[in-house]
Amino acid sequence: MRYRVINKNKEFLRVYGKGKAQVHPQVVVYVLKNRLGYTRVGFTATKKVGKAVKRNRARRVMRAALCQVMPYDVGSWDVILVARAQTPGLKSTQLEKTLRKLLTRAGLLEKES
RNA sequence: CGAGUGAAACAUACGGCGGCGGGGCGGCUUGUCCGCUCUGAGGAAAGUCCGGGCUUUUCAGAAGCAUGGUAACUGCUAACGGCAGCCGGGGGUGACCCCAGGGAUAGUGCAACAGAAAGAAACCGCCGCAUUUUUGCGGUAAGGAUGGAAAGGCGAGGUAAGAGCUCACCAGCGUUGUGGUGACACAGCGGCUAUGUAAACCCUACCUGAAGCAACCUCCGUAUGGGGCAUGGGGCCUUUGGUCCCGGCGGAGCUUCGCGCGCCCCGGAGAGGGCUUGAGCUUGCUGGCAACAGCAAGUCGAGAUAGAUCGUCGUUUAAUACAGAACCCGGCUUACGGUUCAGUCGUUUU
RNA sequence: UGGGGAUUUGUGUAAGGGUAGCACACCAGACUCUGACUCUGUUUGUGAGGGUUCGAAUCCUUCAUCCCCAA
Repeated sequence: MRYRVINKNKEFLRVYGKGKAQVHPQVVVYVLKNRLGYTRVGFTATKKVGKAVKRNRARRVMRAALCQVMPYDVGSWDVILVARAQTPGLKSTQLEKTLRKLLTRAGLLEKES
């Protein structure tokens, strides 16, 4: 089992335009409901983050952190994580805390102790 | 010990747990699945500065012109602006390193300011003659001043004063001889020599069609998409023709039913190929100063498509720099970590 | 990923290898009781390194940054 992936530019633009954003210096999370019945995930790192090595690392860190925080299917949602300049320098354990906070605020995760 | 030079190999180790891309095998609940197993980034993958393969194109393959590029010589290479050796020049105490290094008597241009003068020169000065005694004519590149550069350098002879005018040595040019495949070096002789710039135009020799895998090829044919052509049916009239209407084809003329859409162009949601066995890599031998070539044996080492190598714990003195394949090779350039080896210089000790 | 272009003062732009200009802005002064307008003056620059040249914004080369084009 793994994440279903958003891979079309149209889909990204739809989520950016209509979805809700949760902003943090370490990462930005866009969330939007879909009608597919399952969860889709996208990871983005622009050229502002750095060159190829830094962008790849940013995507890896975001993917590893999301695996620890969110189960593979939480309902009909599209989720996009956008890396910021700090992201490639982080450990995934640091990013887990902020992701848990942001996803709870967005309503995808229930509050837990 | 310190400073510096050249070369080589390696470049996030090892183990546990979890996770990712690709191939193969197996399972059944046939799919966005599960299990096992093999494999999975670089020395620069980077910059895109050159050269090739490959593909398309209006065949450019032979010759010429234009444009752009290269530039000592000999070799190596598929080719190159690359590499090796060698020549010449330059830098460093040295190990060693650097050089777009053809032609300025083929021609044109430029050399600001300064300076008399920037090309075949007379401002001052020096000398001779004349003279109204402070000017005119002539000779002269030794001296002055300017400049990045001042008409081969320096010494002696010579002279009215001077001058390659003459001579020795040195530099440059031409020519002859010797050595070398050659660039060139050495020696002799000759006349006595017109600055720099060609990374200014240019001349000479050689090379060069253009674009790039988002190239290109194939499938599918969606909103029964848009346009054109062909052809058919019906009505009317001035009937070998004109005009209007209808339209995928067929049953049978509308409705309706069945089949599944005449040809060409545009549009293009999407899928696949191109895609990795190649001037390949490793080891040994032979030839060559070397670059490199040849032979033999062994070997297969990514192929993604929102784009795969990570997270965490432990061990060792410590796990770290620059940095991520995207069609593929050969170079160059730039970025960068510690390690090893071989030379050099300085200081100290023996 | 591939291809192309640009970089001159705070901003916009000129400049045949020979002192880097122009306009606006900023600052100072004058005019005014004060401000604006106007006038006068000053300051502020060739993206970085290396090379060719007597001398580079300009010529050559290696980098850096920014922009554009091609699904």
